[in-house]
Amino acid sequence: MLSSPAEQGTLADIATRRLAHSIVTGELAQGQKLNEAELAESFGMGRGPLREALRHLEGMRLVNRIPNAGARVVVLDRKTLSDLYAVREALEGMACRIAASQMSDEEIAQLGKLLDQHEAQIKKQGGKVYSQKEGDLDFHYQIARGSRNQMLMDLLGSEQYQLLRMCRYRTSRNAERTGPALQQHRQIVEALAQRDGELAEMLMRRHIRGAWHSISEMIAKEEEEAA
Amino acid sequence: MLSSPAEQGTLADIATRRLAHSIVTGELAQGQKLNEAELAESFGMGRGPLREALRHLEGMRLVNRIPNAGARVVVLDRKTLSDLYAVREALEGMACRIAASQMSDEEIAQLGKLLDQHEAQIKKQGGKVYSQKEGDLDFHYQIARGSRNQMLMDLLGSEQYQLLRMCRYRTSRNAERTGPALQQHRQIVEALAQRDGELAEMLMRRHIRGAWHSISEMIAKEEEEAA
DNA sequence: TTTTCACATATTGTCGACAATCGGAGTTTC
DNA sequence: GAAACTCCGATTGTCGACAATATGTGAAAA
Repeated sequence: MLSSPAEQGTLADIATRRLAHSIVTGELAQGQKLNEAELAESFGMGRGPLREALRHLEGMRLVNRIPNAGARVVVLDRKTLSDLYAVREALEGMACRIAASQMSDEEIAQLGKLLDQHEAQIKKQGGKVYSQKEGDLDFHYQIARGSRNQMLMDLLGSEQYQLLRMCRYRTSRNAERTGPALQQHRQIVEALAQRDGELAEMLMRRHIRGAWHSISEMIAKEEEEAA
Repeated sequence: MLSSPAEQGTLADIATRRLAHSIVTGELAQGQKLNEAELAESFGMGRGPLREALRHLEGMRLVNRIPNAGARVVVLDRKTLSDLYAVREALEGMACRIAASQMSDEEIAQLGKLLDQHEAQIKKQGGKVYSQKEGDLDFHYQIARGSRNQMLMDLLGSEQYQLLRMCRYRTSRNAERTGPALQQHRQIVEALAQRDGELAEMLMRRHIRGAWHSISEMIAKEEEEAA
C-alpha cells in the first residue's frame, strides 16, 4: 500500500496525505477512533508528527478532535452534507460568475477538452466511474482557479474538496448521473465561452442543486435499508 | 499580560488563542517570523504544543508555514483582503437569506436590541470605536448562526472571523463608518423581521461591498503615504 | 439486581534531547 | 571587485520517555 502521490515533505505532511486518503476512500470508517500510537507505528514515525497531522486534518474537517479523548473520523450525516452542498452552491456559483470574466479563451477551451476526455471515458465503459468522478472534481477546481480568488480556491480546493471526494466515494457505486452531469458541464462551459457570468452562475447552482438532490435520495435509500 | 478569555484546555489550545490574539491585534507584525523556541519559552511550554498551535493557526490562515523555514504572520495585502471580502459577500449574503426564514422572532428581536446597544455606545463616545467594531462582528455572527448551517457558521465564525478582526484592528483608527453601518444593520434586521430573504441578502451584500470600498480606500491612502 | 465507587489500564498531553536542514559569514578564486 | 564555495551557527523536524487524564472493569453497598 505504498502511496502514489509524491511522498515528500515532512513526516507530518506525509501522515496528513496518507490519512486523508484513507479517510476519503473509506478505508477508515466514519466515526472510527484514531489511535495515535497505533497509527504512528503503522506509518513508521513518532507520535509528534502524527499529532500535527491530526491537527491539520481537523482543520480540513476530516476528523473531529476532543481534548483528552482522541480523534475520530468525521461522520458525514445528512445535515452535514446538506450544509456542505448549500455552501458549495454559493461559492461555486460565485466562482463561475467571476470566471466568466477572468478566464482566458485558452483556459475555457482547455475546459472543453477536459469534458471531451470525460465523455470518451464514459463511452468506453461505465465500470470505472469513480475515475470520471475525480475528473468531475477537476472540472470544478479549474473553474475555481478561473475566479483568480485565492481564498475561494483554497476553500473549494483544499478543504471542501476532500469532503466532497469522501462523499463521492461513499455514493459512487450506484450513481449513473454522469450523463446529465456532463451535459450540464457543457452548458456551463458554453456560458463561460460567451462570457455570460450570470448564466454561468445560474447553471452551476442548478448543477450543484441537482447533484445534492441525487445524493440526498441515495442517502435516504441507505438510511431506509439500514433501518 | 494574563489573557482574559478562559485559559483552559490543552497548552496547544492556549498557545493558539494567545498567538491568534497577538496577531489579530497587531502585537505581532504582519510578516514577522515566528521562532518556535522563543515563543515556547515566553509561553512557558515546550515546543511540541507550540508546533501544534502553529499548525492550527495555519489552518486559520493567520500564519504561513514553509517546511524547514518556519512560520510567518500572514500578510494582509490588498489582493488578499479583496478576495476575503468577495467570499464574505457571497457567504454572508447566503446566511442572511436563509436566516430570514430560519431565525425565530425572539432571535431577530435580540438582534435589534444588540443594535440599540451599539447605538448607545456610539452616542456615548466615538473614542472606543473598536469595542463597537467587535460588536459589529457579533452582529454578523448572530446572523450566521441564524442560517442554522454549521459549515457556514464555522467558515464565517472561526476562520474568516479572525482575519476580519485583524483587518479591523489595522484600520480601526480612522474609520468613522459606524454611522452608516448601523443604519444598514437596522435595514437588514427590518428585512429579516419581514421574512424577506431576498431583500436581506441584497442589503447584506451591499453592506459588505460598502465596507470593502471604505477599507480599500484606507489601504490606498496607507500605500500612498508609505511610498 | 442495580448503582456507585475505586482501581487498573490505556491513551493523550507534555517535555527534553538529538538529528537534519537552512541561512549567512567568511574565504577563496576568477 | 564580483561570484561562488565552504563551513558554522541557528532553527526546524523528529524521537523516546514521563506525567496527566480518561476509559473500562470489578467489587461493594443499597
